[in-house]
Amino acid sequence: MGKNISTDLIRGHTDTIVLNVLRHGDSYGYEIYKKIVRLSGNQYQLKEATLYTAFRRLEKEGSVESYWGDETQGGRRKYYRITEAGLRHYEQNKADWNFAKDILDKLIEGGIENEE
Amino acid sequence: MGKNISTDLIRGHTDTIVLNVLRHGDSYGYEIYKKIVRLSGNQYQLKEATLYTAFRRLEKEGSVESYWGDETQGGRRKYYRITEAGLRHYEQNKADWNFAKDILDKLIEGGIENEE
DNA sequence: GAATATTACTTTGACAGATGAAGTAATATG
DNA sequence: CATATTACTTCATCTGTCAAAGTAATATTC
Repeated sequence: MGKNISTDLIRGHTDTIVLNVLRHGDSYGYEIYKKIVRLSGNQYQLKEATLYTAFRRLEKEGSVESYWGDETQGGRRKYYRITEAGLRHYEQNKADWNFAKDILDKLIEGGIENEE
Repeated sequence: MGKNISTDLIRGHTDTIVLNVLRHGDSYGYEIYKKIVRLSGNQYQLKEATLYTAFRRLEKEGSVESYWGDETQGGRRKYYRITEAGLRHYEQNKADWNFAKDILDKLIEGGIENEE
């Protein structure tokens, strides 16, 4: 499993990560969970409760819509679909991440030059 | 000021950011605060309460030590010095950040290939 | 010299996201 | 029949951030 990522380094990215999965097509909780584990190369294990918290949040803000699958056999599945608004949020969050990444690089590794 | 970084994108990095400043020499709260604002190119404004919370945390875990400056005039200043343990923590946190950054890039921008 | 701004440090309470834990329920496997 | 796996949900707790308020000194401006 390798080392795991600390909670705080992931915090705030869950919604974006879920939206990124849904960009590629409708999916349901358990499948999304597994896709994310796989996407991370098994380095990050999203917790179930975290995922469902994210669904609530995303649905409330209108980024995703849900509908029950019509499985005749097997457990019922609640599918999620990304909305137009969700796509816009995703793009915005991605841009924010790239922006923040640069600043964090400066803050974490950058030296301090005295400018006076 | 440009756009500002969301709290959650910074969360968990404050300690590392403070340690990075102290790597370059002892300093005190207000000065550290200003150095961080400058380091970010004025893109990120660390909040005072957040900084002092970080000091408590860092001192408790032995990453920094503090001592009062001997200013004869001007307000009293509490200086912070990074310890050996603090340096090790810094290096570890920096490595964690670079590790997490790669994974987050995959999770946020990566596509999903079906491997079956 | 009075008012205001700036430097400097501290505490308290509230908030939000992540998560452990527990629960429900169906199907699949051995 | 017992166990594992799939699948979804809720609740309580923890932690880092931060707004707000407070204390107190010096510097600046009117």
